[in-house]
Amino acid sequence: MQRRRPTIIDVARKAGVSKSTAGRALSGASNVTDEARERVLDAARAVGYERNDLAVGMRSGRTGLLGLVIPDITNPFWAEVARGAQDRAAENGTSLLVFSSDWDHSREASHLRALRQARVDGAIINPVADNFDDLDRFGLPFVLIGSSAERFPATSSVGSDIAQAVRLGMDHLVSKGHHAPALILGPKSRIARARFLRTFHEHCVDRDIDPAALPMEDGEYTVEGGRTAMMRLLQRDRVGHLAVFAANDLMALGAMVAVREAGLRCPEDVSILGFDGIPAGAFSWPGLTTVAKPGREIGVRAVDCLFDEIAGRPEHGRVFMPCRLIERGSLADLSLNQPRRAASSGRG
Amino acid sequence: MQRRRPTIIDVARKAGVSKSTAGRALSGASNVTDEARERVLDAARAVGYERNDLAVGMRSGRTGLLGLVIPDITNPFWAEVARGAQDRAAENGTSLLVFSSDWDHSREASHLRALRQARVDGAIINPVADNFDDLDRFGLPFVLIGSSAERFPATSSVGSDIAQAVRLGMDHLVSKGHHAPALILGPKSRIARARFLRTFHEHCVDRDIDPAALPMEDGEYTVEGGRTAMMRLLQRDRVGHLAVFAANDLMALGAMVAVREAGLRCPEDVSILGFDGIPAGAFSWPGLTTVAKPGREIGVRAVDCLFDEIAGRPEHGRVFMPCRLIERGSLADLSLNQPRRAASSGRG
DNA sequence: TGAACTCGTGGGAACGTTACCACGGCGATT
DNA sequence: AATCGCCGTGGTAACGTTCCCACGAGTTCA
Repeated sequence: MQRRRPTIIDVARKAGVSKSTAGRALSGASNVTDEARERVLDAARAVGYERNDLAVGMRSGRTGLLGLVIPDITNPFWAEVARGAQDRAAENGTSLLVFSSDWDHSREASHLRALRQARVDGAIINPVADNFDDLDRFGLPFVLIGSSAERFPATSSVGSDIAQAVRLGMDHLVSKGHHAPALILGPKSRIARARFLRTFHEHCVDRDIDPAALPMEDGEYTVEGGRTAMMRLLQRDRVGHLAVFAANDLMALGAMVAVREAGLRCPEDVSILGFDGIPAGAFSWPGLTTVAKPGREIGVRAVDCLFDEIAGRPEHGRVFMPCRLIERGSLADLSLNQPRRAASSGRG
Repeated sequence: MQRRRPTIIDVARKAGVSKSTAGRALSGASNVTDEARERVLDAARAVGYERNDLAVGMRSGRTGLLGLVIPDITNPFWAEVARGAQDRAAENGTSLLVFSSDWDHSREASHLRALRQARVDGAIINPVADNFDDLDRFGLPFVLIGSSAERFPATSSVGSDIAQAVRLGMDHLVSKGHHAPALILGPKSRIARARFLRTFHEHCVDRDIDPAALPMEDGEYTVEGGRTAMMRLLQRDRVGHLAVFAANDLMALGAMVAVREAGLRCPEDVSILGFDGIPAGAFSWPGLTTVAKPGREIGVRAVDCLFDEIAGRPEHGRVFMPCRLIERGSLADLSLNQPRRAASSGRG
């Protein structure tokens, strides 16, 4: 029942031209008579012709396929990125092969292999770790996304402006009277962690805060990771109000759960600042104050950069997208209750 | 600099066999000597051979590509589905082309065309509307996901068991003393809406409730849609406690926002029951009580069904996955405060 | 007026793989 | 001992497109 799909040869025959001419007409090349082009287009419509991307890719080397390798499509931030990339790719007639690496090295490697075998035109990658061997051997054009840019200065990358983001967060914390925030960070193996931490330290120094004295806990970049990290934080000795800067919103929300479970209240007893700007932060109670990355826009720009990279155009280099602070209710305003300098006397 | 990628011919030459034998060895066919196979595999490793999926697809008709068309990868429920599908596909050495239709007809059509041109082996589709012309003409194996199964009895489909889900929700509402819940539904054009509504009516009849008397509002399947629907609901006359069954969690969370904005409290003044089971529901305050669909599992099963469909195996038919109730804090327990029958005297 | 050049067209090769067929060698059957 | 069938192998065609080259007609320039 399933009839053979019409090929360019069927179109050419129907239009009464050679397949070369048909091909030129269909691909929009210039050197074709208007009359011939019209005949070919009509014929194509009549027989229901649809180009075979495989054959095109085979012959021309361009598949119209892009790869996207992110940690987890289930993480709302990465879903935003994927959506942006998807839409921009679609505008240019290309499709996206989406993979989740789960921050797993071997999984990432196998995804990259799959992309190579599919002969994608290029890929957008958030690399798992600082070991770039796999990327070096990738052999296709690619653009990095996320905080890994600096480790790979030779390729272009798109990420959020971490320095600016941390400054936003710190300014906000300080303006609310939190001069010695604790940190909840991702696992030690992640590049993003080092990036965040270093920037944080720089900002501490600028403000005469000793970063070594600040409490700090690790966890997976998940709700559960944030919850357990916060539990450990709460078990430490502390004086007065505790403020926490979490490296990602899911962890921040997990921290909020831990606070509630400990019988404490946010923001009365504990203040929490997140990082990502995922929608869920708007529904927590209190609403999560956070530094929002422009996820969707990062995806869009990454695709643009990738097209440049593929075309061999002078590379965009590293693009850092500005973040913005979304103020909701998870930070207490200590500056109202206390004399201006008092807050810095307590440990946290 | 970029050396030509090694082909099967390079491997054959290096192994000292014909490309036919090399091909058989690499594709794991049986009729090859162990010795020859080993030589070929060694040679392949030595030259760094990686199969060209395009050429395979071209010749064999199998591309190892599957399509996934969902409304929005940014919706956490659909992200779960995508993740499940992705993982299952990867287990079988196939990759996923992911598209978001935004419930837009023309966008869906163009995605389907892209899938055809990419010569995917098959697709998993959550169709936009009840007009199946595009699907009829799709021309490739596909599996439906979501509530659209019944309109397309001839193809296999995977969805949640709406009947069971609505029963779970209704039982829970009634057990808490809410005998006349209001509804927040999706747009009239969506199939899912009709499906939900009809099942709901059946359950009302079973419980001697007149569904026509229940308040009902529409909105997009988004936070904002739920928020405005709830605002309209709150503007209506009502007596006593208001209970709302929302057709999706995002709408339920939006409704919760509207309640707060109206100066009311959930669950003290308004009870809200959601539907989907997205993670964000765990962080709202109060936590969202909801009927959770097995999103990930739906994705997994859809891929399994699709493989069956592609292989022409006796089709699975329609698979309905059971849902489960997640009780958090968004429903008031009226059964404690009031005489058993009193609740049904009020309108809502 | 003849050479050079442009333009639209057509024919064939090429991309890398698998499907198909034919062949030779070997063991089993008649 | 001749035949049949099986197994491993190699050669060739085919998938559908684009690229490259050659050709003829028309145009321009010396």
